[in-house]
Amino acid sequence: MISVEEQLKSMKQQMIAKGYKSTVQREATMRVLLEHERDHMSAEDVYMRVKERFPEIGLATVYRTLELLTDLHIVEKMNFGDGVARFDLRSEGHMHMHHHMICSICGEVEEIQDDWLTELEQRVQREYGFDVSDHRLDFIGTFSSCKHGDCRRHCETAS
Amino acid sequence: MISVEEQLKSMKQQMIAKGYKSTVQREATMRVLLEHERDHMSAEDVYMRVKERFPEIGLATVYRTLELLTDLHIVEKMNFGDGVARFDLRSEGHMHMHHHMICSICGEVEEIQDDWLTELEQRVQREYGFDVSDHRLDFIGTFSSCKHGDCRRHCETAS
DNA sequence: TTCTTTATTTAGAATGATTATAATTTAATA
DNA sequence: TATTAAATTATAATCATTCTAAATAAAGAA
Repeated sequence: MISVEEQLKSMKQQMIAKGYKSTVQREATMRVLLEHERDHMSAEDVYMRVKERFPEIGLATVYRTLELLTDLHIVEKMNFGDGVARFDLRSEGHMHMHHHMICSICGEVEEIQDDWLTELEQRVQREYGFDVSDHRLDFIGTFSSCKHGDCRRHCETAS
Repeated sequence: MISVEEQLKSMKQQMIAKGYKSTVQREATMRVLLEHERDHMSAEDVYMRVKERFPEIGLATVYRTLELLTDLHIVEKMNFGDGVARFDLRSEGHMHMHHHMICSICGEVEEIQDDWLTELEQRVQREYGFDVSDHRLDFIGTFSSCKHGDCRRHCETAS
């Protein structure tokens, strides 16, 4: 487990290495991402959290930073069909190696921290000559707890 | 293979059965969808095609019709992360049984007309108590033809 | 067929997410 | 420290989508 400071340092190095500058706004944004590793935050969510510590930051800057971090493959940009892009840090090693379960009842997004697709990716390569660099696998359905009214675990944020 | 007229009739019946009305605008929209079964059209695309034959139709109507057809499970609403929702008819029987290959070079979306996920869906059920009703599987990568400069097959619409 | 009710359509305004712009500020480096 | 290019800010613009109010049309009743 690498400390927040070390991860931050590594991210900054990646930026500098590619010719981008390290700024306080970018650092503040990265800090928020590090503290919410698997929260699937929207740009607006990130913006509000960064603003708590750095109130003068602009929304556009957060958008630009998230875009940059996405280009650098430091964050992963996702969208679950609700019209908002969501962002998460890619933990080292597991670039895109996880899937999502999206609950139709409460909207909760839970992760499957695993990569179940290596075999299928080979099949795509074999059968279609398509060279896979990334994938997205989302399951839509319901948690049994939600279906049985006992939604506490997954539905705390339901509207 | 069912004829366009028969499919149209069946869709109208489904509408009526659920208490919705059958209108010329809805029919025109469904016709366009039937003629572009696997084109992954955006609402705007559909609108422009419908407008050719029914110039007085409004964009909002097309949106509303697509939403209605999605609710009725007649069309499938997808999004590939480019900020536009895309729509296709669900062919009978194959509700959600296909996957996508999205080319990073030309942006072309090609389908895998198969369902490779039944086994994984069982696993999600078993390991997470999550009851899957639908899924989405997209592979991002490159077609070998595109990679070798010979992009004719997949890249005709590239920008 | 005509009437009545209610859903639907239209046109345009409104919204919400995201991106672009122009002026100002800041980081990196000479 | 001075220079230069990149980044930030604030705001306007854009794009996809949804809402609104008034007008119209479909389905069923009389």
